[in-house]
Amino acid sequence: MHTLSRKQREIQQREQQILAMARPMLVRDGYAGLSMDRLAVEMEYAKGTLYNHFPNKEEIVAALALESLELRRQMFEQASTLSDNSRKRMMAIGAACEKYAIECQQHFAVELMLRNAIIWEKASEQRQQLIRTCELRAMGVVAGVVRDAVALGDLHLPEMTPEEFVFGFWSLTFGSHVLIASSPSLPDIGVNQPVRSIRYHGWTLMNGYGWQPLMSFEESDRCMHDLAERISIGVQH
Amino acid sequence: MHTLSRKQREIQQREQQILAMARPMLVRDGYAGLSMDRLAVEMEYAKGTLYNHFPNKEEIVAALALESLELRRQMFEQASTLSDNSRKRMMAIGAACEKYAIECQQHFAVELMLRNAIIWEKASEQRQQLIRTCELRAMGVVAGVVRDAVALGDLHLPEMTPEEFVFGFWSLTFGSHVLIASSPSLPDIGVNQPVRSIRYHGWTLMNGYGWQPLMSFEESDRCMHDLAERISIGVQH
DNA sequence: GACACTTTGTGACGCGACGTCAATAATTGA
DNA sequence: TCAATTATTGACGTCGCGTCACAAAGTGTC
Repeated sequence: MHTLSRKQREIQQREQQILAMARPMLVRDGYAGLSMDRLAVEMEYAKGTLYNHFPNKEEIVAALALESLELRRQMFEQASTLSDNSRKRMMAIGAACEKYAIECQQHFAVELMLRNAIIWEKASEQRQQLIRTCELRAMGVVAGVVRDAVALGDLHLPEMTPEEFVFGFWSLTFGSHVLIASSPSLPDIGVNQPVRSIRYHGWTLMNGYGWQPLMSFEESDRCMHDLAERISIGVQH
Repeated sequence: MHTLSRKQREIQQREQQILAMARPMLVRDGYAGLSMDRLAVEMEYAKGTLYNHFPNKEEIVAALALESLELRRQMFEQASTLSDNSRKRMMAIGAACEKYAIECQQHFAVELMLRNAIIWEKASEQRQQLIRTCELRAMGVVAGVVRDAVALGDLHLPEMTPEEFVFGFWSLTFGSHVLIASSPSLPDIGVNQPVRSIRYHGWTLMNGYGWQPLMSFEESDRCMHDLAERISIGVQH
């Protein structure tokens, strides 16, 4: 009984160890560069043992992506509590997106891999469900901020669900950071300050919807900066 | 001399034939599913012959992506000529983005592959240059519309280059279509009409910048629809 | 402590994919 | 016609994924 639980704990821990070992390989060498053989060698276990924990390589990547997604969700949740002002709450989430994409580049990159059909489809149904749930919760946090803003009268939604409203900001920040991360040289095409320009677009978009309280871009920018500093990057358990 | 040129023409043609054969495989089976062995078999040439034309698999993918990018650029150029009204010219480009991402899904998907570091880095310097040039030209078309709008007094740019201004709209449409294409079920998260909602966000963003002439969303939506119909999907030579 | 039984670990193997290269065939020019 | 150049071929080396028959370790009972 005692040894049994020790053995079982050992096995459970190993799952985390595998992921901890795989993450840097995945980040450094990309999806194709993550090799089950090398991973097994570095873990000092046989390949078969890895396959006792994960049915295939994609499942490992999906597990890592879920961890990253969890981190982002955490950051969103924290960000949503940093102000009473509804508009600033939304800005805080924007700041979280920025911080995640820039300071947690690796996590952003790993999360992005899930959007590859091959990886998504080979992941287990169960893991897919966990991921969907996590994404749903992240969306819930942001949509909640929007709902609160509407309830407070700070924002009037046109014929659109709060989620569709959020979708616009999501596309804006997501799209920009994908472009930033994958366009070797935006400056060469004339985009010198991509991050600042996206802040400006976000600010303008909020103005376009008349989200109260209005504020100058300078104030908004300063505010984003302060909010970003107050968002902590959660620790993986 | 006569036979020489015939042989040479045959070889040049073959490059196109390879690409024409590779595209459906790439679209159907994804990057990993495109196999040089199978491609060689289907072409009824030996694998070595393929490698006389393309130094590696990535170069084939990059060549296909360049074709797709060219198509998009063409569509942008045509779109930019469909109206005299500066705001509608920008809307036409938005319509082109929509049409490209939805009706030319395969092209959009192939173009997206270029954003994978592994593919980009293994492509030849020369092909990279062609791609960069094409992207630059596409950006030039859109930035040109913005510059014209400013010159006409329809739009006042804040402290931002036209390219940075475009970058916002680019992020919005690009991001949304990546999300649409790769999120199995946006409706499950409450996003029921993603395309329409992005049109609305785009409209709001333009309003936020005070882009003249202002118009109701209904009119704008109708206009986008009409413009989209007038954009033709270019033919690959 | 011995013994049957279950769980866990192992790595050689099959398969398929990429890219190479020495040998072969075709083409060219004189 | 024939040598020289160019194009084509496909077997081969290497690597990676995932499997599976076998070995080892752990577990519970007498």
